[in-house]
Amino acid sequence: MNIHLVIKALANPTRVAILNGLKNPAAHFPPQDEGDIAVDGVCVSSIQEGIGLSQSTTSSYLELLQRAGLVKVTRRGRWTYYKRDEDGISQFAEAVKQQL
Amino acid sequence: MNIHLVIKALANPTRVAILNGLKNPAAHFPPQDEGDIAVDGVCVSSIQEGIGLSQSTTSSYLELLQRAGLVKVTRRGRWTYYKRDEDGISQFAEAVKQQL
DNA sequence: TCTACATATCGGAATATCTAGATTTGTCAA
DNA sequence: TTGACAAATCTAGATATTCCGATATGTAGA
Repeated sequence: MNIHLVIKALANPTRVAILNGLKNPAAHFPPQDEGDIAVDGVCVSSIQEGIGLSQSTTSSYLELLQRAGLVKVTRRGRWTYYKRDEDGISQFAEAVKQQL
Repeated sequence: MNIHLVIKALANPTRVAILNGLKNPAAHFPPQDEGDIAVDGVCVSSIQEGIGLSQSTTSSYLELLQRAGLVKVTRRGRWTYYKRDEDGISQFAEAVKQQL
């Protein structure tokens, strides 16, 4: 849990919007061809479309959120699915409460 | 409580170090000529010396922390004293826990 | 193998942040 | 009212972030 890495990831409103959208994926992102949005997570292109960013930016933002421990990734075939990492998020919230 | 403003303020390790140093000012900053360090807070020049920044940077970082609601300011004569705003800090910790 | 498609990586322009030195402002005391 | 000092503001160069388009990589099916 690198708290500084997490804070930098959260310092961008678009990345926070992605994290927020993933609370209720079906409501925020268009349906995807394969993979259950609730079980597997949301694929990059669906997040891209929902959030309105370029494909490259979407991909790197998601990697950044993942390195910060805020989302979890599952790769299957051509698709990469992202979902919130609730454990990581709680750990961060706790670290803020304890250390700040 | 502008959560984005707070996160941006915390996105800089030096500002976090200031906030952290203010938990125990007497241990982290040199004594000041006037004003009780525990009651009034710590003056800008003492923080500057303790943290090792230029005067101008110290002053603007403190203003930024104050606008974010993380520190409180008291001006008396030539001196400006800063201390942690524990209410603001708790509010932020709670907002992270609830909203993130 | 060839093609199509999802994602990742690269390169770069625009913008923001960091931080210092120089200058200005405000306050006190002589 | 002048001098000294604390803090704030201004200016600017170095570095980091934002975000895109172009290209590369990996996988599945024909």
